[in-house]
Amino acid sequence: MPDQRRVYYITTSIPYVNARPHVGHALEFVQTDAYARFRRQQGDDVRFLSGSDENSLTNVLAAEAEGITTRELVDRNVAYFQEALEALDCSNDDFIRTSVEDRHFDGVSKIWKLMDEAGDVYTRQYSGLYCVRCEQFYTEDELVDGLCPDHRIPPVLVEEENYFFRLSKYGDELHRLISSDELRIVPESRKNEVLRFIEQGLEDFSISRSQQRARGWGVPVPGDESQVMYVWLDALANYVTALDYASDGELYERYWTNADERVHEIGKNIIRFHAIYWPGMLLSAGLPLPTHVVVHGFLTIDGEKMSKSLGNVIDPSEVVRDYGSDAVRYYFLREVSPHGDGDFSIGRLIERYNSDLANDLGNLLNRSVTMINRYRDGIVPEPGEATEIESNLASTLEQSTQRSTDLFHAYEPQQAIAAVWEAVTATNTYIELGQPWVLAREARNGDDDAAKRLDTVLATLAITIGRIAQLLQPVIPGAVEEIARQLGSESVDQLPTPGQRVTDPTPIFPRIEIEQETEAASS
RNA sequence: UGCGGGGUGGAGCAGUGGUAGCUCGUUGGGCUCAUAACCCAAAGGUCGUAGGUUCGAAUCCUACCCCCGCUACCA
Repeated sequence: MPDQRRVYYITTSIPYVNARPHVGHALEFVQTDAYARFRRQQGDDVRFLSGSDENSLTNVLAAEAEGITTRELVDRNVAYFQEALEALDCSNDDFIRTSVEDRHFDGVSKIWKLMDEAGDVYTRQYSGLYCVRCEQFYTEDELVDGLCPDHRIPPVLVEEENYFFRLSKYGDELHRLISSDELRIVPESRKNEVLRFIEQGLEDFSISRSQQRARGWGVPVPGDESQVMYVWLDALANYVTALDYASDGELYERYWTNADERVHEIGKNIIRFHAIYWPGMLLSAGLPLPTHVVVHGFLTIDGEKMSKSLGNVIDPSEVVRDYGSDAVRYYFLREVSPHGDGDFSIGRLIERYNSDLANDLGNLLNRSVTMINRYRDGIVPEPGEATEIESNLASTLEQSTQRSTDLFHAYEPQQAIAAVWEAVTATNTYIELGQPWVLAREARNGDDDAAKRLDTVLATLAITIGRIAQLLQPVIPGAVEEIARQLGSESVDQLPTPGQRVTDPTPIFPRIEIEQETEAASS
């Protein structure tokens, strides 16, 4: 790793806020936050952005369905997303709202103009089969007997002059950038998927709608009041408009133009937009591309697809209220595969919490603090000479640190945490081998060597747990501060030192007793 | 239709050519500092099906079956 401070910019995708957030959003928030926290801890200059996609026609329709204005709907729902970020202890530096901020409107217009100046924007007649009830276009084969699959009415042929973006021009360049990893797509399988897609040939796509069809909701096309921009065009641009791109501000300079890494964390459904459309737009506008697109999968709930009709949509804020943000964060990062699909289940969350956080880590802290209190009046002793068991523990910890650091850099939090857990287990084993309770007994009977050994064991425990807490800071930022506090440290950044006083032991992750397990749920 | 992902002990997963691993659960033992927690050990899988390549395949090839996502111009 280089000595100089690396500049690291990372974003979540911006969800459209037609409804409340669900656990899928929470997964992305937590993953992104963990990467941001990890980089900060590594000493990087980090900026972490989240936001909301408010100009989507989906929002307009959702508002109509509720009988309120789009503005009312969006304002209300955005608050839920911001609450979720907060509840999950996310450390985003900024949150951009695409329907209300001048910096966004101005920035998007600026990009549009650059694309236009590059000769990549042109008008063309767009026609499609449009269901007036759904307010949506359908392709021939999506129709059922030539009728709208939802409303069973014949679609009308709508023709409209729209602006198009000459994406086709950039296929070769995009292919080169992605295959060479200049634009790195994580994981590899997603990269292959994108390359395969590009190889089929890219088509230009429409980047505007008539004002009428958009109900006047959206970002106006510069110089043509009759059109608003296609929502994806404006949504994608949030990643730079939030950095004051419109005014070529300092943030833009620092975190986009000159950043070492520009990372978008996204769900698998929007790869095409982030790996092709967005880079294509940037190429056209002559702006730097993202360096990484990191793709996560989708969550099911208890093995079933999330859906409103099934009524299994879970509000992440509620789960946090019931189990705490650290438990939820731990579940997402440890249980869910970071790039594949995963499942969310309260039962699994409780199992993970009990076995890993309560039994392994929480109990390790608790037994250690108890012994320091009982045998050394709560003062972390001065360690004596290390024996084989100390050096074995130290080397395990060293390996865990190295591996978890490498794995976090590689966007593999699940494996990174597993690596840390090797140290947790090794520390529990160390207690068995060191047998401090035996040493305490012998020391009480006047054995000075045993007393010295006991000092070493207890001091080693305090320091090792302090270091484990540091490794877990990106994952469970709240709990590690409590661990540090019980060890008598100011914060997790300060490792325990001899002479400091630990607190009374308090279970940091009380076990959750399963009261009513609904076995009947699986059929 | 095309593309991609997946099918591994009871559950959830890792593993891309050389004696099949991890976590949970189960069983037995140890310990008593601790949140009925911790430590050690054992049982448990012919790695979707059928062929093939190879000295040797979960891992490569072929066909097939099942599950999932995408198939872009309005999320």
